[in-house]
Amino acid sequence: MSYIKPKLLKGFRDLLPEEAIIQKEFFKVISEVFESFGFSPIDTPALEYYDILTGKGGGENEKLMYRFNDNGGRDVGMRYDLTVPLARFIGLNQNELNFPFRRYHIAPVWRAENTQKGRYREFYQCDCDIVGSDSYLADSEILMLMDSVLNRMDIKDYEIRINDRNILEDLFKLLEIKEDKIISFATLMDKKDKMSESVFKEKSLEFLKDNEKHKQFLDFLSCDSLDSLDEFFKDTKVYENTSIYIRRLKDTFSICKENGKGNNISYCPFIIRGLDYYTGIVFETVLKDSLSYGAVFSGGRYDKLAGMFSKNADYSCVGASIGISRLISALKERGFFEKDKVCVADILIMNMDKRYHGKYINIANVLRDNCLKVEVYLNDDKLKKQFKFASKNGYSFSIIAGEDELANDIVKVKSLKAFEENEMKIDDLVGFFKNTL
RNA sequence: GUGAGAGUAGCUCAGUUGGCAGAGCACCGGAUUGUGGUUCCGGUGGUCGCGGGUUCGACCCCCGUCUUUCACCCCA
Repeated sequence: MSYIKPKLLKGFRDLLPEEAIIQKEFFKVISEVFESFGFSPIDTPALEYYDILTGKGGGENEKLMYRFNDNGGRDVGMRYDLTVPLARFIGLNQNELNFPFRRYHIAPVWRAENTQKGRYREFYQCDCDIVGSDSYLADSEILMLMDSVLNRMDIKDYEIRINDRNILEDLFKLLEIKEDKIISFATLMDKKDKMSESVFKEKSLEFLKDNEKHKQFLDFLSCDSLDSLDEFFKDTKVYENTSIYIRRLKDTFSICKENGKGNNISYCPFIIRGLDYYTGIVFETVLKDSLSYGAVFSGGRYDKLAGMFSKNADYSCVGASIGISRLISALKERGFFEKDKVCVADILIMNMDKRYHGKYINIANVLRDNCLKVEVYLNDDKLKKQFKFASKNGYSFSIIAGEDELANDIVKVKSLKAFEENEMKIDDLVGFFKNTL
C-alpha cells in the first residue's frame, strides 16, 4: 500500500473519545432540558439549494458559505445555521405541523470563515425555537429554558442579556440616525464591550456629531433596568410606541422572575445581534469569566423569516441557539472538566488464558445485559501489559479469572482506582457493579 | 478577506556565526512468565510542514505555498 499523509482541512477537527464523550454528555443534558419544555427533535439535510440559504439577503453571508455545484450541476450550499433551514422546513411541511410548534435541532453547521480561538469551520449548534406564537410567554419560555440548560450544566457565572429591536429602532429615531447609517452605528454599539469606555465615547460622538444627542445616547446606555429604560423614554416623542415594548419586556421578565429563573437575566442596552432578521426581543449569554469567547447561547424573535417560504401564512418565531463547540472550548480552558475520560467502559475483563475466552465473553455478556459497560482484553498479552492498558483507559474495575479462580467459580475484582482486590462469586458480579458504579 | 507569530521524533520543545539531528515525556524490551500510579537498564523512532532559490555546504538566509495560533473584519 502506498502511504498517504494524513491531514485535516483548516478549521475542521477530529474529536478523540475524551472530547467526544464530553460533547455527547452535553448533547444529552441539552436535549433533556429541551424536551422537558416540550420541544421535539427534527432533522434537516446538510445541503440546501444555495438560493434558499441566502433567501434573506446574502451580503456578507455569501462569503462565509460553502458553495459548489453538485454532480447534477445544482447550485448548492452547506447550511451555515439551523434557523434558515427551519424556516424552509416550516414552509415545506406546514400542513403536517401543529402550531405553535416547538422543535429542537442539534447538528453541525459550516462557515468558511477564518479560524480563531474556539471558532472552527465546522461546529455544532443546538437550536430550540417556537414557531407560530407571538406571545410574550413564548419569549419567557425560551429565556427560562436557557437558564435551565446552563444550570443543568453546572455553569454559574453566566449572564443572559436581553434587549428589544423595537426599542433600539425607537432609539435610532430619537437620535435621528439616518437609515443608511444604522448598520454601522449598531455595529459600534455591539462592540462596546470590546473597547475602553473613553474610546467608545469618542467614537460614538464622532458618529452622532451633536453633543446633546451624544449625551442622550450615553444616558440610554446607562439604563441597567427596565425601569430606568422607561424613565429614559418617558418624555420623548417615541414613548407611545416604545412603552409597548418596554411593557412587553417587563411582562416577559417577571414571568421568569416569579419562577426563580430571573437571577441571571438582565436588561442590557447595547445587545443588538445580527441585523438580518430579528424583529423583537434579542438575547445573548456571556460567561463572565470568559468574555473573550463571546456569546455562547443567544437568539431572539424573528417574525418575518419563516413567512418568506410560505405563500399565504406568516409565522412568528422565537428561539435560541447554543454554540456548543465554543462553549466547550471556553469551559475546557477554565479546567471545567477535571478528569478526562478516554474510554466509556467501566470494567475490563483480563485475558488470562485462551482456554477461558468463552467464559470471559460469557461473563461480559451477562454484565452487558444489565447495562454495564464491559470490555474483554483481546490480545494474549502479559498481565502487566493488560494492567497498563487498563489504567490508561481509566476503567474503574478489572476482573481477573484464571485457573485458580475459575476452579472455584469465583473471580477477583480489582478496583483500579483504590488498588484493592476482592474475591467474588461470578453470580454476585451484577449486583456488586450495579451498586458500586 | 487583512495583519503578526509559529511549524524540528507520537507529544512538549532545545538546536551556537550557515558546518555530523538533540532532550524530556510517550512507546517497545528487560530487571519482574498472575497485577497498572514509583525505580533502574537497554532500544525503536525525524524527507527539520511542502516546493523553489542563494551557498562548497541550509533546520538556520531569501521567495512561494499549506497548516496552526493570536488579533482584525464578520458572526444568522
